[in-house]
Amino acid sequence: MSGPDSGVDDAENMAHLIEAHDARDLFSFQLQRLASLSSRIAFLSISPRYKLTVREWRALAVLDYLKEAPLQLLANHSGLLKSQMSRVVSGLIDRSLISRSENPEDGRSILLRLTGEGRQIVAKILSDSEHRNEMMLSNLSSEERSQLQKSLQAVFKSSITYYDQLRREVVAAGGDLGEEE
Amino acid sequence: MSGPDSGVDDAENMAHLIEAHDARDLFSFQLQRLASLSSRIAFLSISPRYKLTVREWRALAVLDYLKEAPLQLLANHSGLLKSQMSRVVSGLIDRSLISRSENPEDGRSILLRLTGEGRQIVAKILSDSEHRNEMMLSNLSSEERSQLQKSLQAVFKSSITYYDQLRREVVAAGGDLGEEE
DNA sequence: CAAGATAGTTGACGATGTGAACTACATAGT
DNA sequence: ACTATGTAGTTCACATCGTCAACTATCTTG
Repeated sequence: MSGPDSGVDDAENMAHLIEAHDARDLFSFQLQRLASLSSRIAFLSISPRYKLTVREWRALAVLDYLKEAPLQLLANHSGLLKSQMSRVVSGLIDRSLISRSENPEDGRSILLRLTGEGRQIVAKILSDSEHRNEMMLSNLSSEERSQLQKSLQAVFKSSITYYDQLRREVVAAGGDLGEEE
Repeated sequence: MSGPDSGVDDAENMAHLIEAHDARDLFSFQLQRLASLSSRIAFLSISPRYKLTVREWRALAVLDYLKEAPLQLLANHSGLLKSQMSRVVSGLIDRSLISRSENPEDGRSILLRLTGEGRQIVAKILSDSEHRNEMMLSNLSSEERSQLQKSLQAVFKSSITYYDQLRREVVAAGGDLGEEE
């Protein structure tokens, strides 16, 4: 339906037509494509200079604004599972970029912090990152930029809700993935 | 249960300065976080129902709009290496979702197409995907959605340019990644 | 205290990304 | 034509990532 022949890419009065006629029009497709590009860009800028993977950098950056946090919280903010974050963290501790101490309030949990060296590196990479983002966003006006970020946040919020719901459904329906139908 | 905590809201100190940077304000950060969430959502929706990985789904979706294509082209559009695509394709051929024929113009190359069954599945997943996107975007108005997609495309465009430039710089500077100092 | 949640660590395993080696065919230069 | 070089696709090997389950140590609560 709805010929893919004609020009599909004018967001004039197609405001309500987010539906896909082919996958190129899907938000998630575009998102994935851009994210993987952005990730390669980050890798190119960070890895040669600082010997950090993108995941490690993210963990440091998150810890930078959390100041002090248990592993779980750090994982949530970074978008990793706690099992992944556990490994990332132990690598960073080995390199003395973050430190761990016990949580006086809860013996199970640990408190993570940036070391002085860690803070220095974060500051440097953060300013590199601003530049990267500046390059990537160079086609947008400042209103468009702030609207974009606002939208991404909104989408993130509803996506989290949806994810949790989906997860419950899948678990309920199949037991383990790959049952049913 | 309740995997990644749903509340990433902060009771922390909010930065009032637009350039008081912490990583939360970085576009690339928000992008990565959302993309990884979106990817998990796609996996949960697609994998149990159709026994397809996200890559396989992407290959099918791309082939759906290319109609007929050699492996290399399919790989480019999907963002995979030809070696990866080769495996994906052979799995999909085994399951009769795509078919291959020889290219009369070039004996080395093969032409890939969706089979009838493949087309059916693509149609189904595509509509599932619309639903997924609908859920994810549910907090946005129509105008915001179309603005968002427009912006993502613009960002993609300038990012590609920047990526190519960066790549040349890195290659010129270090030879291979991880030199210098 | 026993039963049940939660924080973090580990191990296992499949999915992914990357590139090199190898085959078959294609094409340009002499 | 004949060799050299390039390209399409396949396969192999290896490193990293994503996911979950098992396990420990520690809270929390009846």
